Amino acid sequence: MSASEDLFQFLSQKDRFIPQLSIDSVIFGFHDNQLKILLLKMKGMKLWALPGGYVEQHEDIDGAALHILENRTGLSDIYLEQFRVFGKADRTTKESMQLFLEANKVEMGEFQWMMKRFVSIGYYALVDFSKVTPTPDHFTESCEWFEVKNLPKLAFDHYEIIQKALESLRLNLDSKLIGSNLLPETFTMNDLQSLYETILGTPLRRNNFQRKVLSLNILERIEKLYTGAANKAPYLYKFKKA
Amino acid sequence: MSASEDLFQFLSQKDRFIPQLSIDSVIFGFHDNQLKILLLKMKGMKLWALPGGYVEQHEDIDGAALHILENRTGLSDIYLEQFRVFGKADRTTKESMQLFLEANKVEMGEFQWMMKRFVSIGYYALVDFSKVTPTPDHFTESCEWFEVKNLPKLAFDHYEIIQKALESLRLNLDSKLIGSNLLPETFTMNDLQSLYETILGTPLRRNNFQRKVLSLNILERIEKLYTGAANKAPYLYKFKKA
DNA sequence: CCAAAAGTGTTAGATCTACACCCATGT
DNA sequence: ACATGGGTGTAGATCTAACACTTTTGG
Repeated sequence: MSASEDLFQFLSQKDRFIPQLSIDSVIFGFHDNQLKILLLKMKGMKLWALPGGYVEQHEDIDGAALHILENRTGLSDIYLEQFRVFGKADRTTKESMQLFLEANKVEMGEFQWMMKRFVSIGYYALVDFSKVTPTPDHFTESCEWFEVKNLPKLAFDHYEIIQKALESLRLNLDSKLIGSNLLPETFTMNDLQSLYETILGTPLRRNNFQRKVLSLNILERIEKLYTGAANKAPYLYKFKKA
Repeated sequence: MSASEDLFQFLSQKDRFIPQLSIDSVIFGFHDNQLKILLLKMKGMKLWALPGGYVEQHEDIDGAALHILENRTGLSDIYLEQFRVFGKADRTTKESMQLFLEANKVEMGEFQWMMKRFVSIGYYALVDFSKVTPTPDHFTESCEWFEVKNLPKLAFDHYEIIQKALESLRLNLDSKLIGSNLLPETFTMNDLQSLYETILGTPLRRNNFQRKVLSLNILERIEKLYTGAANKAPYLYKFKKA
C-alpha cells in the first residue's frame, strides 16, 4: 500500500476523531550515557516530528496517548505524563505546514482535515531503551532515536515541545522515581548517576549522590558486577517493588 | 434578552470555535483568611460550574482563557497558569449533562454542539479579591465566591478540576511568588502567612516564616499599620517590582 | 605492586526547628 | 501596669558540600 493510499484511508475515517486536537509524545530513553528521544520522519515529508496522533471520540486522552506509544515502541506498560498543552493559534499555519510537507509531492488540498489549526496535548514517556523496537507504520518512513543534544530539524513547534518536556522531566526527577522507568531492571550506581547528570545537565558528586539515593530506601542492592575491568566491581541495584 | 435567545445566538456562531474543546478556569481569591473560588450558576441549570468557554479559531488558548477571565472578573492583567487537561471520554456524558441542565426547561436536542464529548483545558488564575467584580453575563444567573472548604454541588468533573488546581497551586507556591497575585498592594506579614497556611493546609511558625520570606529579598517594608488594637503595630509590606 | 574505579568517613557550613525573650500598643 | 500580638535572637538538630581515605579488581 502506498503512502497516499494509506493517507486517504485515514482521512476517510476522520470522523472517528476529535477534530483540531492532537497528541504529541516525547519519548525519552537513556543509552550510552545519553538522553535520547524517538522521532519520526513521515513518508514524503522533509522534517522530523514527534510521534503523535489523534483522540478517538470515545477514548480517554490518556488512552489515546498510550496507544500511540505502544504502536511506536512495541511496549505496553509505559510511564506516561501529560505535561502541557500547546495551543498558539499559529503553531500549525500553512507556512509551517508547507515546511513540513514535501511540497511537490503532496497536494495540500487533500489534507483539509489535517490542515486546520490544531491544539496539541503534550505527553512525555519514559522507556527502557533496550526494550524498545522503534516501529514505523505505514505513514512513517523512519523512526529513530536522537540525542537530545543533537536534534534534527523539527516540524512546527516540536522543538519547543521537547524543551518543555525536558523542563517537566527535571522538575519531576526527584518526586517521581524517574530512574525506574528509564533504566533496565538492574543497574549500577554509576548508571543512575549518569542518568541524573544528563537529565539535569550538571555533574554530581559521586559520594553524596550515593548517600542521598540510598537514604531514600528505594533501592535494593544485588550482587556485584564483574566487568573484567581492573578495578573494584560495582554493586548492581534494582528498584524495590512497591 | 432571554436566556434561550442568548443561547441560540451563541449556537449560531458556533463555527467560530474549535469543536469539542473547552477551557475551565479555577479563579482563586483570598479573603477573610479563606481561599475562595469564583463559581457560576447558569440560567436554568441546577449545578454550579467553573467559569469556562471555548477557543476561537484564530485565538491562542492562553488568550481565550484570559478573555474568559476578564469577562468574569472585570480585571485585566490576570495571573494565569495552565495546569492540566481533562480528557476522560465520559466526563461530559449525557447523564452528567442531564444533571447539569434543568431537564424540564431545556431540550437537550437544541444543544447538539455542546452535547458532544469535550476535552477541557484547566487553567487557574490568581486575583486580588478586593479588586474583582464578579460579573454574570447573559447566560449566567449568578457568579459568586465560595470557600474552597465549602463548595456547592458542582457540574461534571469540576470538583476534580478544582482539586488538581489546588495541587498545582501548592506545588508552585514557592517557585512562582504566588502571594503577589492574591494579596492587595500592601499587606502584613500575618496576611502573607495566613495565605500560605490556607493554601498549604498546615500551620507555620511565625518567626521562621518571617525569616524565610524576608531572606528571599522580594519584600519591601513600608510604614506600620495602626489598627487600633492593643498591641504592637505590624509593618506593611509590598512586593518589590522586578 | 600499581592504576583505576568503587565504597565509606568526616568535617565545616548552611538551613531548619523549636524555644525564648523583648518591644510596641491601647485599655 | 498589663494583656496582646509583632519582631528578633539563639541553641540544637538536620541537611549539604567538599574533602580525604580505604577497598577491590585485573594486569
